[in-house]
Amino acid sequence: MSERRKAYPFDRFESKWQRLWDERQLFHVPNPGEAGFDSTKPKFYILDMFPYPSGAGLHVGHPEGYTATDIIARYKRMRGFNVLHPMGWDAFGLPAEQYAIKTGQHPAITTRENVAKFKSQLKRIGFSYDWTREVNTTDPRYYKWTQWIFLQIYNSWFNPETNKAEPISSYRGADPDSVRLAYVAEVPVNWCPELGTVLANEEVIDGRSEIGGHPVVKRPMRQWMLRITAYAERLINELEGLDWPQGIKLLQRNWIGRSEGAEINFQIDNHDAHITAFTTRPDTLYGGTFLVVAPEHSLVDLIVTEEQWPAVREYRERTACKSDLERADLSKEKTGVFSGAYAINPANNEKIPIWIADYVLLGYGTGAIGGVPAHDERDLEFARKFDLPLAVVVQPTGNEPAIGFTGDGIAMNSPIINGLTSAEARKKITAWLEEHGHGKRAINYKLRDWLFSRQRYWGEPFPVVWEDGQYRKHRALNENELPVVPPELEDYKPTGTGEPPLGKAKDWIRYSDKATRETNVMPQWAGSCWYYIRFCDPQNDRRFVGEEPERYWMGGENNETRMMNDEGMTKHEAGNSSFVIGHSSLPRARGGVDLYVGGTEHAVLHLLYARFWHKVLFDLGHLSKPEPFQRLVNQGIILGEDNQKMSKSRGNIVNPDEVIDEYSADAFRCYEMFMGPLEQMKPWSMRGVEGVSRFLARVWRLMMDENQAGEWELSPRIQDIASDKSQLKLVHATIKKVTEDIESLSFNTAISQMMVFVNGFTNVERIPVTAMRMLLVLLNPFAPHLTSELWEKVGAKFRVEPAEITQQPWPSHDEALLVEAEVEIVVQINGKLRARLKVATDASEETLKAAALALPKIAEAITGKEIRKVVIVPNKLVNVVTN
RNA sequence: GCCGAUGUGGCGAAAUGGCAGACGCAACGGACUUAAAAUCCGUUGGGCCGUAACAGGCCCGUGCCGGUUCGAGUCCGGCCAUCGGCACCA
Repeated sequence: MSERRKAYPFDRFESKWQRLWDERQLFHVPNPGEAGFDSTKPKFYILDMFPYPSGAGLHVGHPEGYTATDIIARYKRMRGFNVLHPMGWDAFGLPAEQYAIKTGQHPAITTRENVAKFKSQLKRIGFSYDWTREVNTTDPRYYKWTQWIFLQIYNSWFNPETNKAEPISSYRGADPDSVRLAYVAEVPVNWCPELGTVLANEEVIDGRSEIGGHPVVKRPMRQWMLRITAYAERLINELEGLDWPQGIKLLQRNWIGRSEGAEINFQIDNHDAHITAFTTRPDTLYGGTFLVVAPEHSLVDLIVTEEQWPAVREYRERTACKSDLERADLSKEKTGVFSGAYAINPANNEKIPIWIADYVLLGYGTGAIGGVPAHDERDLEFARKFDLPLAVVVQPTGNEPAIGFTGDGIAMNSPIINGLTSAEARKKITAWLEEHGHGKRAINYKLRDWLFSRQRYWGEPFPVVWEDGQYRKHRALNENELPVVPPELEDYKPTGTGEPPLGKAKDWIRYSDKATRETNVMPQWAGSCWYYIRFCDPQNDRRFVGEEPERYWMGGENNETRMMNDEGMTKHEAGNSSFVIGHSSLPRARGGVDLYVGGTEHAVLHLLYARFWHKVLFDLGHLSKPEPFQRLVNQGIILGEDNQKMSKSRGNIVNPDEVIDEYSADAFRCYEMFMGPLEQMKPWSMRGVEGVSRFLARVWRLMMDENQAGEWELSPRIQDIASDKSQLKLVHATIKKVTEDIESLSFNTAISQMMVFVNGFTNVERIPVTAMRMLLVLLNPFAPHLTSELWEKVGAKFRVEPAEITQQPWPSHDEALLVEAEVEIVVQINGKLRARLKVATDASEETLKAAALALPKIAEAITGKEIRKVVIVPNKLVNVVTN
C-alpha cells in the first residue's frame, strides 16, 4: 500500500504552494489605515474555536470545522471581501502543568513545543490563516490584557437602574466591595483533592472532575467570583437576535434557568425572625403544610430547639460529608430532620413545622421552601417519608388524581383565590402577599456566579494585592503594573491544602512591606473569553484592541457601500456571459464575528462566559456591539471507522498526517467535507478518502498527461475552443450549485456537483480551456494546492491575469444557459407515475393536459373512468385524478 | 423524569410537498494487460410478471401507527429506537 504510486503527484507541489502562500503573504489582511487596506471591500470575520495545543497533536476532529471555515474564507476572498481568518492557541491549562509536575519542565517550554507541532500540522492542511495575527494566551503581551480586562470587571458594578455595568466610582452605597463584578467570597466550592484545585460547576460532571474524572467534594474556601448572575436576564434576552442553532440557544436558556414566582416570608413562631422561601407556585400557598430549609441555611442555628440540636448537628455533619454525586442521587430516599421550630403560613395563619433537609439547596432561591406535598413530587415524597400532612389546593382540570398533581388547574381550599385558574391565582395571591408585606414577586436563576480562581500554576495571575496583613483588604494593581508575570518555580505540585502553588514563590508574593500578591490564578476560560477581540489588532501594546480595528471587524451593520458591494461582487465574467445570481444567504453582519464554527461542547461554558465579558466591556464603552458571535455553527463529531467515538483506548484514532502522506492535503480537506453535512455526527472511512482522492486525480489527469519519460505535462486535449451547448450548461449548473452550496455550508453536495462536472468531461477529446479554468476556480477553496498547480500549468500555455488563482474573482452563472428547449414531464394517474412526456419548455397548461391525455398509456388507463381533476405543474408534471 | 437532535440501499449520503436513492464507497461484469495494480466502460433497493435474449410491465419500499393532500422521505398527531444535554433548581 505504502509503495503504491500516488494517484497524482501531490507530493511534488503541496508544500511548494504552502511556502509560496507564506512568502507572498497572500492571506494577510491589513487593518484600516495600514498599507494595502482596501476600504471599498466589505469585511467578513470568520473564526474557528482555537485549540488547546496538546502533546498528542491534531486529530481529524479539529480540521473538520477548520476546513469548512477555510473554504468559506477562500470563497469570500474571491467574492471580494476583506476576510479576517485568524488562528491562535488557548495554551494555559492543566496538561502542560501536569507534565511540569512529572518532569519539572516548565510549562512554557511544553507549550512552545506543542504549539510548533500544531502549527506545522495546520499548515500542512493548507489553511489560509493570517498567521501575522496568531495569538497565544500564555504570551505576556496577550495576558497583560486578560489581566487588564479583569481590572475593568473588578472596577465596575452592575447598576440595576441602567441595567448595565458602570465604573465602581458611580456607586453611591457604603461598601463598593459588595457590588463589584469581581468579588471575593468564602463559598462552598467544588474541591478536587486529586487535582488540588477547585473547579467551576461547569467543570464538574456527576460529582467528578470533567478532566480526569476525579471525585469532587464541597468545601468552603476564599475565592474570586465574577458576578455573571447580574447579566442573567440580558444573557437570555439577547440570545434572541443571534443566528445560532436553536438547540444551543435553548441549552443556554436552560443553563441560566430563569423562573418566575414569589418570595414568601414565613414568620417563625416564638421568634422575631422570618424565613423567606422562593416558589414558582404561590397559588399553592394554602397547601403548604411544612417548611424545609437547607442544612447550611444561616437561620438553622437560630431556630433549632434544645432537644433537636443533637439530631440536627448529626444530620448536618452527615450531609457535609456527602459528595455532590451522593447528594444529587435521585434514586435514594429523601432524608431530613425536624428542627423543633414552627413557622406561620401567612395565608391561613396555621402553624407548620420547619424541617431541615438536603433536598433543598442553599445555592438556589433563598435556600428554603414551603413544602406543598399535594402538588410537588419532592415534597410529596418527603411528606410520606416523615408522615407530614397533605392539603389539596389545586383541582386538576382532567381526570387525574388531585394528590400529586403538579400541573395548572383550579384553585380550591384557598379562600383568597378559590375558583381561579392557577395562572390567575398566582397573580392574585402575589398581589395579596405584597399588599400585606408577606412577600413579593421574584425571579430566580439557576445560573450561579462564576467561580473564577484556580489553585494552579499555569494560568494568568490576578492583578491584585492584599494589604494590611494577610487576606485583609484586596486592592487592584494599576494598569501600568501589567502584566503580572507568574514566578519561576522549582516545584509545580499542588500543595494539597488549597494554598495555590504560587504560594511557594516567597519573593514573588511579597509586593511591598505591607502588601502580598494574590496567589490564585484565573481559569482557562479567561484567555478564550476575548481572543476573538484580540485577533482584530493582535500587536497592539497600548490597548487590548485598537478602536478602529475593533469597529471595523466587530462593528457589523453594513453601510450602503458594503451592501452594494456584497451584491455587486457576484457580477463577474462567467464563461461567455455575466449574470448576477441571488443574494448571499450567509447573514449580513449585525455585529461581532460573522461566522463562528466549533463544537457543541462549548455551548454553555466558553460561549456564555465570552458573552458575559463582551457585555461588560460593551457597557463600559470598550466595544461597539453587545454580542460577540453573530452566527454560530457546530460541526458534528467525527467517529472512528468502527462507528465508535475516537479514543486512544479503542485504537480507532485517525492521524491527519498519515492521511495527508498517503492521499494529499487536498484529499484530506475534500473528504472531511464530503463525508456528510457539517453539523452531523459521522464515521471516518479511509475508503471514502480514497474515493475523493480518485476524484482529485481525475481532475489532474483531465488536464495533465504523463509522457514517455514519466513527466507530467499539460494535455493537448486542453484547447482554446468554445464549449458546446451541453458543456456550457454543465459549467453554469456547476457554478450555480457550488456557489449556493458554499453559502449554505452544504460542502458535500458542492463536491458532488464538481464530480458530476468532471464525469461529464471524462473522455472528451477536445476540452475547452475556459471550462477547465472555471472548474479550477470553483474547486480552489476545497483543493487549493491542486488547483493552484493546475492553474499555473494551464496559465503557462493560455495566459490569464491575475496569475494567482486565489486572486481570481468568483464566477456567477447565467440562468438562461440552464434552460433547455424541451423538458420531460412526468404523467401520473392518481399520484402514481405512469408515463413521461417531452414538451417544449413553458408549454401552457392546456397543451400539457392535452398531450398527457393523448398518451396511449394514459388514454388506455382512463378509459371508462371519470376524470375528476387534472393537476398540472408547468415544467414538472401532470397528475390525472380518476375514481 | 424533562429538553433537544436524528432515523432513507450492504455503507457515507442526495432530494423548493411533485420521477426516492444524485454523488461517493463496496460488490459484480467487461475493456486494457503475459498477469496484476491503476485506469476506462457497464450493472447494482426488494419482489413479481415477461422474453430465446433484449425490450418492457406490475407491486412493495424513506423507524412504526394514523391524518392532511390530486400527490408525503418532506406537513400534522401519536408511538418506538439511538445519540446528546439537563437533572431534587422549589
